[in-house]
Amino acid sequence: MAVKTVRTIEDIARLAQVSKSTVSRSLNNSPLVKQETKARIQAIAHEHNFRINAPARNLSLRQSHTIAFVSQACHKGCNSEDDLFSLEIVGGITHGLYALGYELLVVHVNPHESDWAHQYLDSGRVDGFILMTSARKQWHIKKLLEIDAPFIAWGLPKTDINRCSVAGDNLKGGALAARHLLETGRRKIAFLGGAKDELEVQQRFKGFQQELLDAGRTISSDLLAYGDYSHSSGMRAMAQLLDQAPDLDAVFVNSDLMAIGAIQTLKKRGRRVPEDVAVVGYDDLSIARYNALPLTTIRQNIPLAGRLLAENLIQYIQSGVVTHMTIPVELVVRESA
Amino acid sequence: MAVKTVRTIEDIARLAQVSKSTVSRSLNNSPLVKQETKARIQAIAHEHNFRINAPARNLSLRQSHTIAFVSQACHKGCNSEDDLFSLEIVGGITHGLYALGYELLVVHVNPHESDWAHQYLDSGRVDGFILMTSARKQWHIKKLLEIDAPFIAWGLPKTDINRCSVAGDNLKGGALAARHLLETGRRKIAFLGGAKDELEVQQRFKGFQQELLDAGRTISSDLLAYGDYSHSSGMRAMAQLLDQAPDLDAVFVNSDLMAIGAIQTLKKRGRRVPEDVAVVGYDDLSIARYNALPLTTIRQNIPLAGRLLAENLIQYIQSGVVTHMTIPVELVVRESA
DNA sequence: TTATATAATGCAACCGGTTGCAAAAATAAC
DNA sequence: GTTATTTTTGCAACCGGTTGCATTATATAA
Repeated sequence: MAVKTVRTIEDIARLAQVSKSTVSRSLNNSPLVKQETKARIQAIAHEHNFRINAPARNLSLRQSHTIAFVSQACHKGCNSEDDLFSLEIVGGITHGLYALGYELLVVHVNPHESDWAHQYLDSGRVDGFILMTSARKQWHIKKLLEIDAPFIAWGLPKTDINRCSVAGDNLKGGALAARHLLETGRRKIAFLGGAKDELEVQQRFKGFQQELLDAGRTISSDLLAYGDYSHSSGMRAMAQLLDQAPDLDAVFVNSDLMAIGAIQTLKKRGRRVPEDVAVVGYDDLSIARYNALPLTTIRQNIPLAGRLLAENLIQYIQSGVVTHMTIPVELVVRESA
Repeated sequence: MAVKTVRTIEDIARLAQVSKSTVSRSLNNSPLVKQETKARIQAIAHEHNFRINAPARNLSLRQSHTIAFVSQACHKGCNSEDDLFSLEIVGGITHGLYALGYELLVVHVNPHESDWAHQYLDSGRVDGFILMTSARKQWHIKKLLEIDAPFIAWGLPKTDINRCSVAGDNLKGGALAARHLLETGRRKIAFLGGAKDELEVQQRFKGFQQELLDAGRTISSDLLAYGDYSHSSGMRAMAQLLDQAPDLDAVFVNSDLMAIGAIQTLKKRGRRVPEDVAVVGYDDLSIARYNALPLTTIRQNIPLAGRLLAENLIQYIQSGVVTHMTIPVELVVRESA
């Protein structure tokens, strides 16, 4: 009943017999107001179920307390399958932001436009951006740097870029996959990467290679192929590998989706998985677990990644500190290897 | 260079030698301003790359132009797999909203709290809610109605509720599945539903049943089982069905995830799919397509659903019109049936 | 040409917060 | 008891838009 009467800090000021300023300061826990006044006002606010008006606050503070999650998932015919990873990370990000008093806005951008950053920043709609994988990520990063926009990127961008990033431990991921395949007695292990020019992929390869070298193996180029993280590219690249090295008995694939494609190609070519060919995927998306042949894969701690993306970006916005974080990976053994 | 100088409508007013009001009206395309003045001002704004300040606008208009996407995906240990459907729909929603000048905020709520609606509404952060599937949907809907919050729900809520909804054509979905199984010569067709008390599930059953009755078949209760949309519940319910009716030769499952679980149980029990038992899923999530045994399933047009959710909610907010929409479904034949 | 209706524009208040600075109250020092 | 400090509080301006109403410019009518 008395619900609709208390909507602004002015209402509370009236109730508490103090000024607007004092209420504002109390609610923001300013040291300028007397402890006991503060408590009294906070009690009143709480009692009347008061919620501060976000637009007013944002306007006054000249910040939105909102972060944009930049995804282009929808710009290839609204088909989000290639972006399951991004989708799964949203949960972690939301939580991290929420704990810091921030909100998450979903923004789908056209990969060939660069104007969106200005749009959202200049209008005071968001304070910063979280960039996930994207076809033209490097290009977007360049554009964002040009306009000096606060952002954080998933995956290691060029390290000379002075912005935050969070990435999986790709070196370790590659190594874990290789070690597991070695330990299970595989002799001819192939590498099916994502885009060859991506640092992420190169790191995974490096870790993979190192582990094999340490075990006294070498890697011939016919055991290498690359795709673009999509299901179909996994099928294609696997076919290529089989052509180049019909006797391979294991393959480390850079994404679960490609791994599933690869398995389909393997079956089509008469190989049994894992008996003839072992397959290790990457990411541990839900499709890995629910695949008819549950995937052995390298799990990235996606919720953690999301939280760190949130926290580090906010820290950057508030204090300018640039962090590069690497989150741990682990091997999840299921049935494909 | 001259970029930073023009940030407010006042700056533009100065440039155009008019008042703030005229600029505001021009940018909002008000008929009160002379056509040619309007054009001139819009040109100036465009030239200087002007973006209106969202918080200020929202404060002034007392609306946020933002909609909350309510999901609880993250409140059971940050495991989003059960909510792939929600995730896939986000794209469509974002697009629909964007076209109408609205934004999408991601909100994860604790399913046992009801306070969130007030939080977001009273603070002027959002203008309305989009409710996806949720463990306690009916309860949440009740709470939202109590505080008279604008929202739209996915799936048909009780029809006596005076709020918008968008739902799949569950009747038709059930019928399509049944017809396909009949046409492919199946004799003993089981129904593996989601939560038994959900209208959605009941509708699917109704369509399914009708089709079978039309074909002169009857459905015995040993061909019925229910789960909760999760993978494991699919396995469990399938086991139950096999116990009750070992000679069944087809099953219509209410979600792709459950269908995948069901297939695993079938294989474990020595049934071949689709030779011995045909399986039809529901939703056509990406896991259906990429499953090792690609799923025959009932596809809901998810992007369309998203767009309609957006459009109808905004319409409701702006004009109070309550719509109930049903989006078409189609059968996608792959390999499981 | 003057009176009158109509179209364009500007003024100023308001949306609901935050905050620098001055005033008032409480405390400490003399 | 008075003055100097230190705490608390309040005033009023500002954030950047929107909009009712008054005002001015233009068009139409007399």
